[in-house]
Amino acid sequence: MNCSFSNGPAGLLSPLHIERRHTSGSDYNRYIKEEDNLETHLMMSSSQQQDIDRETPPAVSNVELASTMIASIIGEQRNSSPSPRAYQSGSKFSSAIKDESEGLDGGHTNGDGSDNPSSAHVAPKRAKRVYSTTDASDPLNAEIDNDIYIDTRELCKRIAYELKQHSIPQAIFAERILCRSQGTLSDLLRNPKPWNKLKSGRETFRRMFNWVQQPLQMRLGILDMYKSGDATEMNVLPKVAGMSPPTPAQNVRQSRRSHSDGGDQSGNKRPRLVFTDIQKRTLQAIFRETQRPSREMQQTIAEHLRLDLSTVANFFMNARRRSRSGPNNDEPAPYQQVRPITPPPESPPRANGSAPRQSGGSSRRLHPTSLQHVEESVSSVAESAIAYSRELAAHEENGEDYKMEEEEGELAAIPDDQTVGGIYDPQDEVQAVSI
DNA sequence: TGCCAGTCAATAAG
DNA sequence: CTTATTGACTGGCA
Repeated sequence: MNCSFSNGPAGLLSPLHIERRHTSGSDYNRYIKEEDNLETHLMMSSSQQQDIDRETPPAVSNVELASTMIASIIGEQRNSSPSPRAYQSGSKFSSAIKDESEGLDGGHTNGDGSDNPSSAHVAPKRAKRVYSTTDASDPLNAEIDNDIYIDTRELCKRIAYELKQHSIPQAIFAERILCRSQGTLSDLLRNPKPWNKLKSGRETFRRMFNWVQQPLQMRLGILDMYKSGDATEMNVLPKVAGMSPPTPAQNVRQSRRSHSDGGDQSGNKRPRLVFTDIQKRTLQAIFRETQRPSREMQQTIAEHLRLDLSTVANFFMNARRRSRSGPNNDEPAPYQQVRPITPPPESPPRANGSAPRQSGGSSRRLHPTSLQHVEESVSSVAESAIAYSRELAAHEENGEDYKMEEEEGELAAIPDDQTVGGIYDPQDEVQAVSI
């Protein structure tokens, strides 16, 4: 009853474990690479674009790229003639696959009706995890309402400390205790989100908190307990300890089996799109100027960079979210009760010997201006970048005109003079494209 | 519908 | 092998 996993023979293994079983073959890590070769044959246009600027001369600065990009965008919009190169026919192929992978998502159709050029890598249908319902009786999920405040940074430091002290791999802790992926844990540990800004994400921190509240023996025991899903071991540990099988995330990707292909789930890994250097730098540069480009601009950007509109949209969405997570200083609301993070029994390795743990429920007060400062400096940098960008763009516009290379399968616009300094050699481009 | 929070999970990096 | 990064997916909400 406490075992919320309904994976039959899988027993207590969390879905993560289960999946790992068939995805982690001996050559698991080489899968993608081999597949790339395959793609080379299947998707010429895509592989082309991937190789195009792999060796982009590092001399091209972000700002230059941005200004170039922006200038071109502006220019085109002005002329109201995007004159986009005809989209590769390959997009048919990719969109077909895409549709297949999203088909069952009831009522959620990719907004961009247009068939944009496909992403460099198209994700084939991917096997999704099957999670059961959450375990409401899990003590780890209990308590902690709005009146409680948890210093997530402190909590994460503590967790990180514990993991190190006991040589507990993130993956193990993440999967057995939190039922989250290693990557997620890593991210949370490094960039703990402020408690008061958390929504459903609090559950994960809550579990971390409750775990760390357990006595050492219990903590380690719990970890071990989920190791093999051995019910016997389970019984050894008193339920009262407050641990139960990890609660699956409420919004994990749902399995969509029952669709086409015969269960060779193991073969459906998701090839991840990796932006080329130019794509990335251009996007970042543009982001610095406009965190929220209009739909039109996004479309234009997508065209210029040979990316899907959705990819560009995702980039900005992720960029916004991740750039926002920087100065996350929050403090308990006056009505909130601060839950102290118990300090580790032993003395931390090199932990701030002066930092008095708030083990008494004391909460530190942060200067509300700290955030302001950060923002100021950020905007300051952005300002200069933008200014420079504009200046450069303006200058270029007057001096010489831009020559957009998209027609050749190029990604970003490259000012003619780039070839002068010997920095940019069109030959490289030709080479790359011809592959 | 579009944006966002929470994540997954591929794969880079160490 | 372990941790960090990050493009994309899913569900919730306005």
